[in-house]
Parts: sequence; C-alpha cells; structure tokens
Amino acid sequence: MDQRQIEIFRAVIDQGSVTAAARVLAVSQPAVSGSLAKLEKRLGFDLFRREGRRLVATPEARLLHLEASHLLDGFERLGRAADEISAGQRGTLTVATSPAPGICWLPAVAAKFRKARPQVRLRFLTRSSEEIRELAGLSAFDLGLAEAPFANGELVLRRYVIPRVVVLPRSHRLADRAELTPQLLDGEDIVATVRSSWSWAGVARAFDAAGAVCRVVAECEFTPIALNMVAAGAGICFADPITAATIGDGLVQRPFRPRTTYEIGLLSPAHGDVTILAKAFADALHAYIAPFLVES
Amino acid sequence: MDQRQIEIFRAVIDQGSVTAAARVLAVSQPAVSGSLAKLEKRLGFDLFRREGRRLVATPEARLLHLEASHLLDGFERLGRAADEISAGQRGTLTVATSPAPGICWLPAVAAKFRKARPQVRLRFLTRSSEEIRELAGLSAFDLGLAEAPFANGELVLRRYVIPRVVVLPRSHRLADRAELTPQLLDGEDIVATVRSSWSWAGVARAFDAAGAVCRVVAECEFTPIALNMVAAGAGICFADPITAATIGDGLVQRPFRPRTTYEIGLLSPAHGDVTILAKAFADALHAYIAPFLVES
DNA sequence: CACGGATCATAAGCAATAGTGATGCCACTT
DNA sequence: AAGTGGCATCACTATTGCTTATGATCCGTG
Repeated sequence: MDQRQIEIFRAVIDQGSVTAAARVLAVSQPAVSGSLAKLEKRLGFDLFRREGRRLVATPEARLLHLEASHLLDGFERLGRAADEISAGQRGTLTVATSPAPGICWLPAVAAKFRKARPQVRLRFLTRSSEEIRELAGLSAFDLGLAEAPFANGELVLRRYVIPRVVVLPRSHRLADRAELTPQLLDGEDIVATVRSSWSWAGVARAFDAAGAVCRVVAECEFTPIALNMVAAGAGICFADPITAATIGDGLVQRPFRPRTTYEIGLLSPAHGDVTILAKAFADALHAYIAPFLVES
Repeated sequence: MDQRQIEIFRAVIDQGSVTAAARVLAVSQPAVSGSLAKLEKRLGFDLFRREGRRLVATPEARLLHLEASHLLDGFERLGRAADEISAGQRGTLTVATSPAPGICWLPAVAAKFRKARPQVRLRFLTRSSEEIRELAGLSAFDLGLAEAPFANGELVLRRYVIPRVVVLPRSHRLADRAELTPQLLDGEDIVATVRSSWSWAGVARAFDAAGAVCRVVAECEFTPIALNMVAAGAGICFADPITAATIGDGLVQRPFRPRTTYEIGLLSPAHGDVTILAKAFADALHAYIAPFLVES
C-alpha cells in the first residue's frame, strides 16, 4: 500500500485501462499490470473486474479511490512546500533591531522582500542594542542588528562600519560646506542622541581634541527623533547616513571630519541556525546598506 | 521525496536521534542515516545541524515536518480505510425488495447488520417484484429480493422456496388444526393478496382441485395489509411464514396442504459486481430466512 | 469464419536502491 | 587517557520495480 501503488491505481481508475495508465505514467504496461495485481493481493479484495479486454472498477475500488486520490495531491503539495522552503518562500522570519534601523531601514527592505515572498510572515522586534545582543543568546530571533561591542559569544555574520554624518537644515549657515568639523560646529545648537543605541563617544572625543565646544541643547533616545527635532529647527545632529536619508525632508547631510563611525553587527541566534529566509533577508539588507559603507 | 524518506524523516524528528529512529523503524542505523542524507541532498537544504554527536532540527526541517507528518497520517488512514472496505465496514449498500420483505423482513436483519457496521450506509428500495427485476437490469441496487419468474438475464445468487401458510385469528374455529386444506377452508372468509407481489395461482389451483370454494371477501396488494385485516377480524389469509411471524399479534399460522410455495430470488445487479457488503448482507438475510425454508 | 488489432497477464532478465554489518570518526564522560 | 555513545562511510546483499518478450482473450472486420 505504498505511494507508487496508489499512484498507479489512480491512473488506472482515471484512464479506465491498464495500457492507457501505463502511457500516462510513462512506464510499460506489464509494470502497471503487476503493480495492480500486487495491490489487489495485499488488499485482499478485487479492484477491477476483468470483463473481456476491458477493466471495470468494482464499487470497492471506487470507494478506495475517493480516499486515495487526494493523498497523492498531498505529495504534490509537499513537494511544492519543500521547493518553497528551499527558495525561502515560506516560513516566519523574526528580525530584531535597534530603534533607528527598525524605524527607518527595515520598512523599505522588508516591503521589497515581502513583495517577492507573499507567503512569508515577518516579525520585527525593536529593542536597544544591548537587549538585542541578549536576545541573540536566547535565540529569540532569526536575524539581529545591533551596535558594537559584541561579546565573543555572539555570532556576528557581518560587521558594518558606517561613517557618521552631520545633519542640518538646508537653510543652515553651514549647509553648503562639503565637510563639517568640530571647529565649524563650535558652539552650534546640537541635538544629541546620548542614550540612544548609537555610540556617542567618538563625537565627544573629536570635539575635545579640537578644543571645540559641543553645545548640546537637547537629548533624545532615538536618532529619528533627533532628526525630526532638527527638521523642526532645533539645531543640528549627528546620524548615520542611512537613517538620515529616510528623514531627509528639508535636511542635508554632510560628512563629519575627523571621520568617526558606527559599528553595527548582523547577528545570528546563538543556536547558530541561519535560516534560508534569514540569509535572503540579510542579502537584501546588505544591498540596502552597501552604498553607505566605508571600507574598514 | 518518497513515502519512505518522509517516514524516516518524521521518525528522526520525533525521536530526536538517528539511532532511536532506526530502533523505532526496526531498521539499521546506517539505513536511516543514508536515507536522511539523500533526502537532504534532494531537497537542497539541510534538515539537521550535526552538533557534536547530536542532531538538531533546523527551522526548515520543523516547517517541513508540519506539512509532512499529516501526510503520513493520511497513509495510515488509507490503510485503515482499505481494511474496513475489505471487512465490509465501509460503503453504501442499496437493497431493493418487494413490499412484504421490505416492510417485515429487512428491518430486523438491517438493524442487526448495522450494529456491527456503524460506518455503513444503507438504502432500501421497495417496489413490486416486477420492478425489482427491471432494476436489476439497470444495476440500480447492490442486492435485490424478488419473486419468480426470473428472466435468464437476471443473476440469481440464491433461490429460496418458502412454504405458504394460512394465517388466522387465535380464536378462529380452525385455529387448533395442525394443518389446513381447501376442504377445511371451503367457504371461509378469505383476504386475498392477488395483485401483491406474491403469486396467488398455486392457491387457486389447490381449491379448484379439491372442488372447494375460495371465497375472497377482500383483496389487497400487500401481505402485511392482509395480515392486519385478519388481525382485525376480516377473515383468514395466506402468507409466507416470515412475514406472518412479524405481524403475529393474536394470529396463528398453520401449514397449508397441499403444499404450495413462494419462490424468491436473491438478485445481483446486471453488471455483476457483488459487493463485499452485499455478500455480508446476503449472509445475514440467509441466516434470517433459513429456518423457514423447505428443501426443494 | 478467420484474421488482425487491441488488451491484459505472465515470465525471465536487469538495474536501481534500500538495507546490512563492519568500521572510522568525533564529542562527551569518567 | 580511556571508554562510550552516536553519526557517517563503505562494501556487499537482497529486494523490487521495470523492461522486453510472449501468451491468452476478446472484439470488430474483411
């Protein structure tokens, strides 16, 4: 009562003859005849009445056919499911990121990603970088994005180094400078993202080294908020160029010199499984990020 | 991606180890190991991560497992269905009979039959014997019961010869006679079933031969009606002993001499398929009828 | 009526493959 | 360091599903 026997049985019922079934199945007629005989022997009752040179299904056979035919459909469905899994067209993907990427990077990447994978279900977790790194240990996501530093325990699939830029209103006095330095920003109104997931230390060091004053007029947790503050005229801020580009209305971004960077890691869960889906998403994310990278 | 591979895959997932799966499946460990490797190769993605000496299912494997496991359940269900079909525990049985058997014989037989076969669906058709014989040609039933004569075309599985009895009220003047003859019944009030499906000719001949008067005071189509008339005091009637036994309240039946008989055939449909169910029902019916038979 | 064509069953041979037992390798345990 | 448990690999065997060839029947046709 195995798959092949049922397959052959169905073909014979559908085609109404052993020869026709053999043709459809692309095997020889004796193969079908034999398989059928064996099935009948195993079942213990006749499936067909041999009437002249024709085969007529018994009521028992028709009854069995009802049950059996959709079982084979199940195999086809399973085959398709396997293909879809293999192609990353199926399953659930949980991505955990810190706030700025979660708010500003992922939506664009995810929308495109999903369009090519209608059956895939996406979940997003947005936490501080520190929490993300902890979640990695719990294998609570398939893919994580968090800022350095990384404990040796975390599995960092990729390490991105992104230059820090200064964001300021298009109408700002310094907007037409090609680059901005602590000297130029000396005493400017600065919206800081101190407690945010992004490191601030590099900026402070640069101002100190230049003997310039970093005049923080506001502090907020997340870069997107800082950007909106700047857009509202509260001053200037620092950001990564990707996030800055998404909230760019009326704002411009300029390189900050000396160059300081954000160091972001793409994390896999502790159990080490990098899902096919996760790989695909990581690639999509990479394509999105790549233009902003600096060679480190 | 065949049945066996899925079976092994499920066992490994369920048992959590190749060795345990092999034990459960009663095959050697290399058999399982090999099948799994081949499946992974065909699918194109890993199902298990080899972690030390342990196997850990990948998310893809768990996804596939969801789809696959109930497919195998389907096979088990199909196996059971086949067993049930083989045992006559499944399917639909259509039985066509003339009125008296339909009303009086079948209910008892069918009730018992169904009790042992809860999944079986029964259909009853009740027509005149002539119509039953026609329906046989159309294969409109699985099993038929009709009175002779039978055309050579009909397939008569069994032929029953049943003696005719006289039915009369327990209080009747002739009730304590062991047998009844035309002479004794000369001039009695007789309820006839002329147009019924049962033959009447034998009775008329017997009265003629004896020079006795067969005084028909009422005619009806079906034996059960005649019996109820007799029970209501309208006279006496002729019947087969089986039907008479079911409507026996206050009535007694006595052999009629000279012996005349009903000749009833158990018919199979023209296409010749005698269902497993039909065979079983025929046996049950036979057991019910047998005690009343006369050796012919 | 005999023949040819069509259909299914059987038989013998072959090739693919599932399964076996032996063995090696690795990680964990004591 | 040795022992143990578990998976992979290898060579070999046995099964079995398939093929070709052939025989048996039945049916329509010249």
